[in-house]
Amino acid sequence: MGKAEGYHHGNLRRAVLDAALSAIEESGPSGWSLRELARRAGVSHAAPAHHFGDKTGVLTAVAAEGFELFADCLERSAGDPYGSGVAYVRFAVDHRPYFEVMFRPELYRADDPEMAAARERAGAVLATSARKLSPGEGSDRATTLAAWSLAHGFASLWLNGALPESREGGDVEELAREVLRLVFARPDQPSE
Amino acid sequence: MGKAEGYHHGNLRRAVLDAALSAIEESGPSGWSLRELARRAGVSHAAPAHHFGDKTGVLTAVAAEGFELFADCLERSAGDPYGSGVAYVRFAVDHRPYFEVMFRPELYRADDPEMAAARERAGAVLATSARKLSPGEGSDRATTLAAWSLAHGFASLWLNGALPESREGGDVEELAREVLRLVFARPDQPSE
DNA sequence: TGTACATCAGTGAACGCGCGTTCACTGATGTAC
DNA sequence: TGTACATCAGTGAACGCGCGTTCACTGATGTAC
Repeated sequence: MGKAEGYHHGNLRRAVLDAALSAIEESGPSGWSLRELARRAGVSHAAPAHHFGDKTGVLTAVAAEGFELFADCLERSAGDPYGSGVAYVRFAVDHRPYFEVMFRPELYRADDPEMAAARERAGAVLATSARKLSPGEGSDRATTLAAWSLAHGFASLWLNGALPESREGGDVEELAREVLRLVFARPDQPSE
Repeated sequence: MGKAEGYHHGNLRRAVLDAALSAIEESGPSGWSLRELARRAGVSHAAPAHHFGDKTGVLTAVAAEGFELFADCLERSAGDPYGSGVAYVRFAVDHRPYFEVMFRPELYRADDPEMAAARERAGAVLATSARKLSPGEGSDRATTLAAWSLAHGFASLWLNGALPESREGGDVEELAREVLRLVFARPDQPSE
C-alpha cells in the first residue's frame, strides 16, 4: 500500500501479514507472539517489531486490509436481494482471520487513518445494502442495525462452532439465505 | 457445586473464579495467566493450577456457571413478547465475562458433563422462547436460528464497541427492543 | 561508466521478566480408638 | 473428652523456557560527483 513493495530482503511486510493471518486462523487474534510471526515468515525475530512496532500495529494492518476486502465482497454481491447478507456471512467464513479482528476495535488502533478510511468505505457499502432490504418500514438506522446484527450473529455463531450445523459440515450459504429470507421477506415481495 | 464449599484456607474455588471473571472483564478470555489469577485471589501462585489444572479448566467452570445464570435470566423474562431477546442482550451486557466465554467452545472443554448439562438447559429455554416469536411461519429451526443470530449479533457488536450507540452511552435495552420489534412484528400482532 | 558515501531494512547476541510446572513441605481437618 | 494419625488443600522455592526489547552491526540500494 503506502510503502514500496520490494525491500532489502524480499517483501517483509507482506510476509509478516501472511504469517499473522495464518497464526490468527490457528490460535485467534491474540494467541501468538511477534517472535512466532518471525519464525513463520522466516525472518529474524526482531523484524516484525521493526516494521509494525508491536502486535497492535500488526492487527491494525490486518483490520485495514480486511475492511478493503470486505467492501469489495459486499459490492460484488449487489444484485441478489439477500446477497449482501449472504456475502457478509461468506466473507466471515472465507476470510475468518480478518473477520475475527475487524469488529473488535479494542484489538487495534481505531484511530489509524488508513484503517479508518477502509472501515468507513465498508460501512457505507453495508448501509446501502441494508437499506434495500426493507424500504418502507422502520427507520433506516434500525433496519441497518437489524440486518447487520442478524448477519453478524449468524456468522459469529457459525465460526465459533456454536451451531450444530457448522460442526456437522452443513452448507453455510444455504442456511444463511434461509434465515435472511425468513426475517426480511415482506408480503409485497416475492417470497421465493 | 460438586465439591464442598469451605476448604482449608477459605473458599479457593470461588476466589479463583471471581478473579478469572474480573480478569476476563479487563483483558478478555485469554489475556491473563494462572499466576495473575493467584495474585488477584491473594493465594499462592500454584493454587489455581492445583484446583483447576489449567486455564481451560478455569474457563470450563466459567462457562458452566454462565449457562446456569443465562438460563435463569431467560426464564425470568418469559412474559414480555420480545423479553427473551432483550434478556439475551441484557445478559451479555450485565455478565460480559461469562458471555465472552460461553459461545466459544474452543476455549473450554466442551465435553465437561457439568458444563454440557448447563448448556443443554439454556439451549432448551432459548428454543422455547424463540418458538413464541413467530408461531406460524418458517421452520422452528430457522426461526430459532434467526432470533438467536439477531440477539447474539446485536450483543456482540454492542460489546465489541462496533456500534456508535454503545460508544456514546446509549440505552442498550431500548435499542435492542426496537430492533427486535422491527424484525419480529407481524401483521396479526399489535405493533406497539 | 566508476567510485565513494549515506541511508536504512533487517540481523543476531544479550538482557531481564513472567510464565507453567515440579516437588518437598506445612498445617488444618476429620477419623480411630 | 483426649491423643495419635492419615488426608490433602494449599505453599513456596527452584527450574527451564519463550517473550519483548535493546543495540551495535551488516550489507544492499540509491545518490553525488
